[in-house]
Amino acid sequence: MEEEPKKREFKLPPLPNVEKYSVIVTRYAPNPDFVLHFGQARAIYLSHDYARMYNGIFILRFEDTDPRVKKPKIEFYDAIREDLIWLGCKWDKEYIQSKRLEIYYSIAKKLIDIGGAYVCTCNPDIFRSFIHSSNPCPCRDLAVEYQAERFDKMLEGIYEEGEAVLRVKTDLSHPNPSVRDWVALRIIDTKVHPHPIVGDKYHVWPTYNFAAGVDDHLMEISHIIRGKEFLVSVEKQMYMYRWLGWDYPEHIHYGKWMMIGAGTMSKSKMLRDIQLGLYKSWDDPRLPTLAALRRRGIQPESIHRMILELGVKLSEVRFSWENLYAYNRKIIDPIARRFFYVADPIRLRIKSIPLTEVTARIPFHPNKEDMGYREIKVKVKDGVVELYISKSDTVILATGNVVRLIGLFNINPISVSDKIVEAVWHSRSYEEAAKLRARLIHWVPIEENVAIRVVMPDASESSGYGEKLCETISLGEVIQFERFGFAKFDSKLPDGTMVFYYTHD
RNA sequence: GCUCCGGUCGUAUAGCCUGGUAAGUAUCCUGGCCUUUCGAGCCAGGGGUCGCGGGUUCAAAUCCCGCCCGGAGCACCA
Repeated sequence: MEEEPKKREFKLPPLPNVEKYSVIVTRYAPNPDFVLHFGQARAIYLSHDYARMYNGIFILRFEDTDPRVKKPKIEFYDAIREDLIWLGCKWDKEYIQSKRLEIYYSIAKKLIDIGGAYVCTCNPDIFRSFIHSSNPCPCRDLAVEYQAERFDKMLEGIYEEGEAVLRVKTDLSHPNPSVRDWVALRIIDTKVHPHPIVGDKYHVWPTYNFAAGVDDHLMEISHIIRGKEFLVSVEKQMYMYRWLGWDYPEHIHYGKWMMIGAGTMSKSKMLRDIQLGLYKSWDDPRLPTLAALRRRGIQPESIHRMILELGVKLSEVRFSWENLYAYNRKIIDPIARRFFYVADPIRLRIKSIPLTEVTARIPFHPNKEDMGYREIKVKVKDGVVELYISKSDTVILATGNVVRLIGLFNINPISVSDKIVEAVWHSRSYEEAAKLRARLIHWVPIEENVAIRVVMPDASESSGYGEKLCETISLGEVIQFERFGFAKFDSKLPDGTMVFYYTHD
């Protein structure tokens, strides 16, 4: 048997300059101010996969150095770890920046001593006017000893928030003003804004560029893979690296994911909307967080494939749910068991049935016989059977054409009202239905069933009854409710109602 | 103030660096198939003068120049 090499294998392109490093080390460095979202999976998978591809090391580093504006929360450290594990990306080492402040201080002192940094006490507006005209602010040229002294004063708490920062000396004529003498450390009043891990122990905090720059060197990161919003960071950090005589790691930047239509990939916006009560929590099905995707039954492998196929490019990509669904469907369709779920149920009464009992035998999967069959018994009383069907299917009955109840028998609709649909027996066999090109609808016995609720992607809820065998669905299992869609068993309410999260069609 | 990216079937994208086989994929639409999902699956078909103008070349979506439109990002956030 020959396999046509038709299906493309999505292998990662080789990393640049691997021969320069004895070990390939990558890192994923999130701020634990929120849970991970889909867009971040890109850096995670790429960093992780490359580390594995080269038998290297994958580091998880929490960048929690802003207790004020992007304040970390203790619950998100674990939530992020959980997300990473779910994605299948195990890390070899873990660091937390808030526990490394002394390290940053010592590097800062070194930088001051060699004349690469200075304490600036200018008010930001004054500083900006200097820097915009490429002129040094008065602080820049103070003696090194005096700088060191001023830095000690920063650490001692002599300065208040906003009164002093440590700046890295760069080229004052750099075309990008934001690069000129950027801020390495600043003061944050942790009495007012305590840090979730170290509380108010420190009030001098490194900025992203300083902390990440220092750590990438100290942790011997060989390849940095991150979003292109950090492109300018390379230029900034390069000045610090030059002062210290360090070599900057290889760096790869990719474009970010944009949401199509409504919704956002922005952590701060999501957080804000949750606080506003627009969303229940960070795993609200409307959000593109990994927690939400997980809850909905999206498989991590779907996300993985999508990312690998998109590769690494500087261009932005628009995130489409449809696209993700397509990948996910490919993975879950072959393994998801099928069940009947009648949403928004309405009674269907069929008369003149020439049988005393009917049993429907329906496969758990239409194309996989080895997954077995399920049997649903239906009682006939005096030639009458009552079932539940979905209200949305009454439009099919309303045409008056013969309809087949899947696996059961064929009926002739008589009347349709808001409360009940009346019909009479037509015939038994599927062949008969096929001959008549009858529409097929699903159903659930009226005596034996399970109450079910399904949380939809827009957070609305569908409710109705499922066939009795839904009770065999295990927690977390992704199944397909026929003619409804894929769903994941989420939880059980005290009254026995099974709650599902809708995955997709 | 500065920087980066994009404009390819209705939609989202690959291809562009290393010009040349029918511009690939997913979704979408249409039709068919399936001892039974016209809401899944499978198969077939439909659909693009590759933003505009010029240039280089035997040959350009691919290289060069100009133009138009759109998107993203940096500043004591990460």
